[in-house]
Amino acid sequence: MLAKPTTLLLQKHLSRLNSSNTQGNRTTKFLVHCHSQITKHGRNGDLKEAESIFSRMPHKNAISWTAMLTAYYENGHIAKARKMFEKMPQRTTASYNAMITAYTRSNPMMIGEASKLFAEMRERNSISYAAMITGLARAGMVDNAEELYLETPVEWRDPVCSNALISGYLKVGRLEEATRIFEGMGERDVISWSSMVDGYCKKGKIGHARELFERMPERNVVTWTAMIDGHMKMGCYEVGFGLFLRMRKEGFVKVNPTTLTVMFEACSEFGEYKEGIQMHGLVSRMGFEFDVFLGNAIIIMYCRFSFVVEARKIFDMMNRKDVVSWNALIAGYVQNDEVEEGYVLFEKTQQKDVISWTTMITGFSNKGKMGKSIELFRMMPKQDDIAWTAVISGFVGNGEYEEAIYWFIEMLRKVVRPNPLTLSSVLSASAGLATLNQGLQIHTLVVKMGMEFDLSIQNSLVSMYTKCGNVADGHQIFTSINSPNIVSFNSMITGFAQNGFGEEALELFHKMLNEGQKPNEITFLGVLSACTHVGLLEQGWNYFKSMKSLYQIEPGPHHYACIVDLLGRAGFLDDAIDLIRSMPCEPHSGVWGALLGASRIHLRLDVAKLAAQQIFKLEPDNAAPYAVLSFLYSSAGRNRDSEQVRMAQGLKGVKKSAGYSWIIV
DNA sequence: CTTAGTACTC
Repeated sequence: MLAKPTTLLLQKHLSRLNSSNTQGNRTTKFLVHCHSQITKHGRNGDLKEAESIFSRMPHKNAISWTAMLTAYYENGHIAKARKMFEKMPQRTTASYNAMITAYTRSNPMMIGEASKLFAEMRERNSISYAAMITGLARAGMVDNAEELYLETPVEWRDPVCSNALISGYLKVGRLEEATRIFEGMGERDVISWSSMVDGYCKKGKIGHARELFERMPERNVVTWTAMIDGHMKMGCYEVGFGLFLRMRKEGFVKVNPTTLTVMFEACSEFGEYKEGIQMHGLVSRMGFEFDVFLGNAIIIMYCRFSFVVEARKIFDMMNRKDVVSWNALIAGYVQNDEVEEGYVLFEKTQQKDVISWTTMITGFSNKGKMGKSIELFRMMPKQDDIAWTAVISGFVGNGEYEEAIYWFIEMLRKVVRPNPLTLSSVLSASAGLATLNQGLQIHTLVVKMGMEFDLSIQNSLVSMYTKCGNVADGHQIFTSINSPNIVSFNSMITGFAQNGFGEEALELFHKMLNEGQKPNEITFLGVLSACTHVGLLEQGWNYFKSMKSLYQIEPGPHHYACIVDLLGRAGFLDDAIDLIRSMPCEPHSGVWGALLGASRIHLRLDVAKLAAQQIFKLEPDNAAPYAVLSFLYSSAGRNRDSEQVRMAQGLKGVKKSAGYSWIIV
């Protein structure tokens, strides 16, 4: 705006007055200088300097004290801020306002203290009301916030407060109330609109969000980012990525670190490594400094695609790291089979939380080092349900079911409340032990705790009952599941197959396919063993072939073991040997064990020798080859050879009971 | 010169 000539005259006049200065005016200038210096140093985080100026001031007024108070709370020193407020010689409306803000910003729970101050104020201005209303809204006391808003003298009502109310209502999930405020607003700014767009996204109402988004007069980077994130979180990856491109092309909006954080998160979730790399290139070109959120998102992305070295580079480049950064990289090492490397970081960092500890506990458990897991568990400052569960499922994962149950009982004795994952783990332990009695007790506990409709628990119950031989109860649980997932189907199919209900297993498999559920490698393990039980050679062979051709699943050694078992039992031993020879993966002892079993049924000494030879190599302590060989020799009337095999076994000290690891489940 | 101000992220 152009200054009017009269205004210019007035300014000249005033500056002449100022230059013919007095002592008092110099003092004022010095005070003003000190106040802005205190504020400046406070904002830079240099409290020492701010304090030094404050203490050296010969004359202080209310503004000096308020400036220092603000410097303290902005740097997280609420107690010192309070001391300032209590010690200051006189309090002004501004100092009250500052202290109210200090309370509400340092901790929403201190809203009570803020209210007390607000109540004792003799005079309030618009800032007092705005501070109090936003404080209440942030603390989740939105109704009180709105009440105060309505009490605010009309000439003070600040449109910013409406936005604070909207965000307050959205924070506690009251979308209707937020909409009511939004609709009632005379003038809405981009923040009002963006808040509503985000609110709809968070409620999963993407359509509504989109409607508002297209309708709003002006969008900025925050609006676009909220929309993109909303779509990503709902799994609409394509649309989200499209919005990102659209934002840059037609939105004329520059991305910010938050946008990129959202994009990296989406890459980890749905994308491919390629896209993550592209995003990383974008970040480098834009020359962003890694803020903590962005850096963490990139670390997580690289770890997700097993590029831990790249993740480490980002980590080392970050100026500021938080506990999420450390945990992300530790988890990256642990999940990519470098537990020791993760442990080095774990020992190095001062920033540890329950997640860091449980990540390490799980990491060592996965390596079979339960001793180390327990050691860490005992060392952690406070063992919560998640930590207990990590230990328990660690034992389950290592097949130490009794230990798992023992630790579960310990957990109950320490009065730590189990979560659904805990119960699911101990049910797996009961399934592993095939101890129905124990499983029943845990089932009772599940019901008592009201967790019987948790899907992972229901799945574990199906496994537990069927592994204990109680197919009927397992099936009953299965039919009670509202929307069974792949694990539910696998548990039931395997349960049927293991108990000799091959036809039921296959029937369920087809039902699963009809429902559009994609099978995985575990499904086929159940299906193939079902075929073995019923002796469906051709069908089993077709399923086996369909794994790769229809479902892009590469059969593993366990699948080969099943199909060798199937072929072998039907008498096609030579075909089975050909198949083993053609395997793309290394046949493990289970595959040879299946062949060995078949050679016993069909009295094929030659095949048994071949299989035994391989098993000797892979599992020298396995007694099964000795038993089968000696049986076949004696069946062929070669009692001397039979005796020799048994003697060889005795010399090597192999125990007879050692050998059922090759029995295919 | 001091005090209020809202939306997106790990």
